[in-house]
Amino acid sequence: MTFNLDRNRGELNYPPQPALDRIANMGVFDTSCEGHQLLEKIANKWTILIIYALTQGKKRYTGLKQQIVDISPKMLVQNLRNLERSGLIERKVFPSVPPRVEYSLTPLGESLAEPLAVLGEWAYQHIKDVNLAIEKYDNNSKSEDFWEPK
Amino acid sequence: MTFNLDRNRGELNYPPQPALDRIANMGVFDTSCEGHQLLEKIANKWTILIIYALTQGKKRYTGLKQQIVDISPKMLVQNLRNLERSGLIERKVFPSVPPRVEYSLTPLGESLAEPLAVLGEWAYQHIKDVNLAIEKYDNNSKSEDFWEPK
DNA sequence: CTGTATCCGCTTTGATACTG
DNA sequence: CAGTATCAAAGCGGATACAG
Repeated sequence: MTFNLDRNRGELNYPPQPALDRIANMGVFDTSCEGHQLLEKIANKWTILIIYALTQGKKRYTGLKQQIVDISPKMLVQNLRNLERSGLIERKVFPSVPPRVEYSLTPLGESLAEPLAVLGEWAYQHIKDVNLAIEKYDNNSKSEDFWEPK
Repeated sequence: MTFNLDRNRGELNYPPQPALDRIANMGVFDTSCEGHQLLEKIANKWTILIIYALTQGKKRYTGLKQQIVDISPKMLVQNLRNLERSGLIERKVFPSVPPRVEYSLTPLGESLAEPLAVLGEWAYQHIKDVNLAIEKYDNNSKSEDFWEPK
């Protein structure tokens, strides 16, 4: 898939989007390409929480499980393995009794922290706007139902 | 959930993460909070593609459907409605025959373009690293299977 | 043209119990 | 402690067919 890049920005007067321009033809926004698939992997719920937790430093399995509330052992391990496989985190096993496993970010994983933070920051800054919009939208639909003329 | 913010960054010598520090206590990384739920909504596959398509300007239903290959009418409408409800896009209906509907980003939607672009850029820049890591990881598991001594 | 409605399979996820 | 195994539940998502 390729995007046609003609921009009919007519009455929409918004500021230029340098980053968007830069990646316009990278294909990251094409579902079928590797870039987008990577994007989907890292943009998931647990990944974000795990990466963030590990930016605080290396952690052990139980530490992560406690910090990330409501994650089941299955999901935790599954995501840890995926992240390890993708080279974003490192898994260090100490053959002791009881066993001890330490997880930490690789440099690659660290490089992802900032972009994720940017996204998180956007979310935090705009929760109210979004909630307001939702409320408005829902009220409108409701009044339509009630006031349908005759 | 609150994160304890002691950082035992010991041997991990990575650069400071200003953005992370800023959002450390915002709670965006807590699954149960509004911020994180918003994050999950916008980080999904189709949302990203739709937002991106609309940064090119307003588009009609069919235009979006053609640009975003392999999206079913169901998913397209579903996501358009969600984005409209959240105040990220605007839906303008022209009561003509045949019907005409134009979708465009709201200012709020536009503000999301840049963060998404940053994430996309990261993905594009690191596909090779990740693929390399995956290959390495998979090879290691394989050789372990074969060479298990006696 | 711009959707809506329905069915249905398949993956994802959750809960829980168990093991080295 | 650090997982694995198993089963069931839920929800996405695709493929139509059709309507205003």
